[in-house]
Formats: sequence, C-alpha cells, structure tokens
Amino acid sequence: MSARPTIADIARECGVSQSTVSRALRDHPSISEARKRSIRTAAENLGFESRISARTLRGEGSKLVACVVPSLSHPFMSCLIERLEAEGALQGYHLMVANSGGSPNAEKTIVKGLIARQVDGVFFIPSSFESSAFRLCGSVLPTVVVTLQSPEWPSIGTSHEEGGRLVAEHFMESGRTSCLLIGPHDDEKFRGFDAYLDSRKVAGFRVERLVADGWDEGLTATVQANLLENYDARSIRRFDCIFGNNDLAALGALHALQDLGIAVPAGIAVCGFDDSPWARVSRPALSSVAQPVSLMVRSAFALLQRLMTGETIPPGERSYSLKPHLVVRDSTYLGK
Amino acid sequence: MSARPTIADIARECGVSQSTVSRALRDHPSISEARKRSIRTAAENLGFESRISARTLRGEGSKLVACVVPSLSHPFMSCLIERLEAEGALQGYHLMVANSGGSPNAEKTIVKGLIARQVDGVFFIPSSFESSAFRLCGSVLPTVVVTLQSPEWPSIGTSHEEGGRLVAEHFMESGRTSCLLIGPHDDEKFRGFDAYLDSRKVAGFRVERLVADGWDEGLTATVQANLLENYDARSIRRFDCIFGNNDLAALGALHALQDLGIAVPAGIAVCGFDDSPWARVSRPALSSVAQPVSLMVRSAFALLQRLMTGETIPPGERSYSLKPHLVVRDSTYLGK
DNA sequence: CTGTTAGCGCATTCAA
DNA sequence: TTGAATGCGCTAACAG
Repeated sequence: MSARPTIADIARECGVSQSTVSRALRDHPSISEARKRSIRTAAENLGFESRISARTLRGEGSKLVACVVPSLSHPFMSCLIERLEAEGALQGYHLMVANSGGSPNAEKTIVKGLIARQVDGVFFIPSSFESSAFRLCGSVLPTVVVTLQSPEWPSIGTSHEEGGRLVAEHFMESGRTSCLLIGPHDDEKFRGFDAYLDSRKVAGFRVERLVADGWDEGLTATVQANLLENYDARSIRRFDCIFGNNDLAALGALHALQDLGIAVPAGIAVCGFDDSPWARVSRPALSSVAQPVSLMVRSAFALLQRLMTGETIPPGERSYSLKPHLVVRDSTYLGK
Repeated sequence: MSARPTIADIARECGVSQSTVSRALRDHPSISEARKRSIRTAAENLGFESRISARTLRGEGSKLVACVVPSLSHPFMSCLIERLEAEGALQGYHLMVANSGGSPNAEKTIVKGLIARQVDGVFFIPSSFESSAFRLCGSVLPTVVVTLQSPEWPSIGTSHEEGGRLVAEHFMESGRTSCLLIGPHDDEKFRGFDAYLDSRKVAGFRVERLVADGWDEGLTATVQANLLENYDARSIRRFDCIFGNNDLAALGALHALQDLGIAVPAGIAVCGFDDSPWARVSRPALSSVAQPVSLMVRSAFALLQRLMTGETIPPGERSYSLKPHLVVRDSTYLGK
C-alpha cells in the first residue's frame, strides 16, 4: 500500500500545480469549476485528507480543544464531556480529554502537553485556582473554567451557593429541622445552605458536618462506611435530612440509611448535587440540584471562541454564574 | 506577551545553532554537558515546549490516539475511556474522544477527521464490522477494536457468549426456570445463554425475549416503561429471572419490578452485563457480568503498539477473547 | 485563472 | 563537537 497522498500527488495526477490543488480544495473563487471538479474527484479517489499538522504548523490552529477534569468516569463529568464533544464536533473541533485526578502535579504534566500540542483552547476544572499549572494554562492558552467560577478567570460555573440555598429552602419547607452536610471542608454549597438559614432567622435548625471528599466512584462506599461507623439507627435520627455535596456522596448516605433500616424520605430526607444519571437510577430516586449543563457548555464555547480570537475579556465579563435548579424526587418528597 | 518560543529563540539566547539546541534537548550524546545544561535552563526560562505539530509533520507520529465509541456518558464507556486515558498517559499518548452514537454516518465524519489529524492509533467500538467508515479506519490507521471481537480485525473483546453462559448457569443453579432476556435482536450473550441451556439438556426452562436497544441513558427508562406497558404484577410472574443485555437495561427491569411490587431477588432475579458502577450503586445491588477492563485496555495498547510499528498481525493472532466473570450481588442472590 | 516561492518548527544529514 | 542546509505538507503572497 502506498503512503498517504498529499496535494502534490493530486497535482501530478491532474497535471496542475500544488497551489491550484490547494485552492481548488478550499473552494477558492479563482479556480474554474471544471478544474475544481476534476481535482476534487482525484482527491476523493486517492482518499486524500489534508493533514491538520501541516496547517497547524503554518499557524492555522489545531482545531483541537482539550478538557482537563478531575475524573473521566464520574457520572457528572462524563455527561459534561459528552456535551463538550458534541458541541465541539458541531463547530469543527476535536476533543482531547485529560484526567488530572484533582492533582496539581498531574495538572502540570497535562498542561505542558497541551502547550506542546498547541490545542486551540482548554476547558478546565482546576484542582484549585491557585494551581500553578492551571495558571500557566490560563496565561498561555485560551482557557475557560467550567463548573466553577472565579472573577479573575474566564469561567462559567453554576452558583453552588444558590444550589445550597435551594436545598435549605426545600428542607425547611418540608418541615425538616436538623441536617447533616456531607462534603469537603470548604464548600460553597454549604455556605449557601447556612446563608439561607441565617437569612430566614431560622432558630433551632441544627446543622452538622461530615467531611468527605473525592472524585472517584469509591466516594459512595466511603461515605456509606463512614456513616455506618459513626452512627447507628438511633443516633442518626438526630438528623431528619442529609445534603450530600454531590450525588455520589448522597447515594452513599442513602445506602447507609437503608442499611440502618431508616425510611427515606419518611425518616430522613436525602438530597444530592449535580443531578447526574445516578440520581435518576437510584431508588428511591434522589433529589438533586441540577446544573444547566447544556447552557453551560454552549456558553463556555462561546467564551472560548472570544478568547481564541485573541480577545482579552474585560474583568467584568469574565465570570458567569448560572442558576441551578432543584429537581425534587422521591428521596425528599413526602407527598402532600 | 511575546509569541511562543521556538528552538531558534533558545539558540539565539545561548549563542549556538538550532541544531545544537535540538540535539541538547533530545539529549544527544555529542553535546557537552555544560552546553546541555545551559540550553536546558534557557529553554526552561523561556517556557519552551517543543511543538508536536512540527514533529508530526516530519513524520514522527502525533502521539495522539483516539477512541471512537457509541457513547461517552454510558457508565461502562466512561470507565473504559478513563482507563484508556490513564494507560495512554503512562505511555506518552494523549487521548482524543469521538462519540459516534452508534451511527455509521457519524463514524464516517469521525474517521475522516482521525485521518486528517494523523492520530497514531484508534480504539474503535464500531457500530458494526460492516461499517464502511470503520473498515476505512482499519485499513488506513492502526486500529484495535475493543469490547467486541472479530477474527478479521485486530480486536480485544470479552466473550459475550461466555458471559451469557455464566448467567444461564447462575440462574439454573439458583433454581430459576423461566427467563426474560432484554436486549437487541441479535446478541451473542443470548446465544451463549441458550447454548448453555441446550448443552445441559435443560427441559422446561422457558425463555422469552424483549427487544430493546440503545446507548444512551434513556434506555433504563425505556425498558422500564416497556415492561410496565406489557406486563402487570401477575403476568410478569411468568418469569422468575431477567437478564438484561447491559446494566442500563437490567436496571430498567429492576425499576419496573419495584413499581409492580415484585420482590427482587425473592420473586424475580435480575442480572445485568458490564458490571458498571450503576450495578454497584443500585439497590438491590445488581448482579452483573464483569468485563476485565484493565486487562482489556492493557492488551489493546499492546496490540496497538504492534500495529503502530507497521507490523501486520497474522490472522490467527488478531482477535483476543477475554473471559468475563459473574459478580453476584443482591439482585440474584437468595442466600443459602 | 494559474504557477513559483517562501516559510511555519523541528530533527537530521552532510560538512566542517 | 558544532553549524548549515534540507524537507516534512500546506497555504498565501507574489508573479505572471
């Protein structure tokens, strides 16, 4: 089998110069229709595909965007990636994925690779806004943070605080009075949760925290084990609702409650975050705060486009915060 | 901000020629250690990263591999992708993802893109082995089929037939006598299931089929609705076990049974396929046939490496079939 | 309307 | 041990 054809081969085949072939293939107006047809046919016959690497070297861009995320298998992440790929495909971009596992070190390797590969843009969920690798990425490549937001960086996130408020409100309105919050030490969702309680001058609403963090599937089992270790069927009843920082944690709680024989939502209500597919397949189906993923992805691409043209986004327009909404399902719904 | 540095910039900085820089950076033996150090330092300071596009154009390979799959959010697929990315990263490859949605048409666009991008290799789950796009891909690029297998193509799959046998055996041994198989018209798993029954000369084991197919998350709801439409609490008891072609379908069945108030596994046992995270988070936890994903991914990379060196794999060594194993969980386990 | 030429960044071959 | 020259494939500027 012969090597991959180049425009030179087509040129030879058609008895014209390379530039003519190049122009014909790019539908340049100054080529006669007859030539264009014959050239296109020849290209087709030879199975010609223009090499992106050559165009990239010339400075035309790689038509490749990357996403750097803390997990690829996480149900929310994989949905996000699916949308990014779809939107990218629509706009003529391929999508490269890189798993940082939430590690700043891994981010460093990844970012170097992205630079070497001259990706046109990056969607980034950084381990932290202080991550040096992330900062490098943001300063060298068109980079849009998704899911999170920071006024400093081009970012499109969901307001986790608002999400927390929605959950607090929902719990309050369904008469709950004592909540266990499960998640990392410092989470905006929980600040929003507390803020709602404060704003409503709710007295006597008890809140406790259980620290749990992680991006892999094991989080569910970890939370479950953690709860079973620290509580029994009686002591867990100090709470009548649980809010998990994400669906994985919430499901872990749900499982623990089932193990303890506590009815959900009758005994204790459980709410998650992300509205990932897991929330829908769980039984009882898990109430969860939904991020507007489609909108987020479309907006992120729009923002990235601006960055890719070399535009500097004015500070005021860098950060977008999308409103989440609460999807109430069986795990918190008591009926009327 | 200045443009990205090239080796020319480093050369100027260090007062040497480009070739010296190139050699120093690649640790060529004929450069003095002192020079290497100073050049490396300069490169570091300038934030230099060698452009992959330039090397690719020279014919060094793109260090990019792609995977073409029918879904990116499917729980099994996203786990597979995560492993592919990890293994690739270990070996210095970036991973590009492309979602075919199982459509031959989409595959065509994707494959053209892969050729244009000169990916070094492709992991492909084709919509069918007849797909012209897939065949093109396999003839032009180092391509390894994963999950499925065909003697004709380099492929590493799990024996779905063996998986079906395992389920049949498990159902038999737990005294089940009538099974509903849910999945596409033609599925090897079900052939394996039937084959087991035949081989054991099992008389009186009834088998029926419910056709359901798809790659998106909606499959779960579809199967659930489909069952509820066709059966009620009494008629569904014609069966005492259900085998879903994948975990999504099986979970749909599980939900329908729960809606009908049928105990699982006491009334009807349910088994899935893929052993995806969904099987583990389901309640009752879903028994499922596990594919050896890690092994599959490692073997697939090994096979791809051979292909990438230009080796032609002899017909007899093209196709590998890995043994699945059954993970028994609550949805089929009756206790002793 | 079409051909010639130059250059993108890099590694390598050939000279020194 | 190092430098100069070459070419990978493509497009655009410049000439006809």
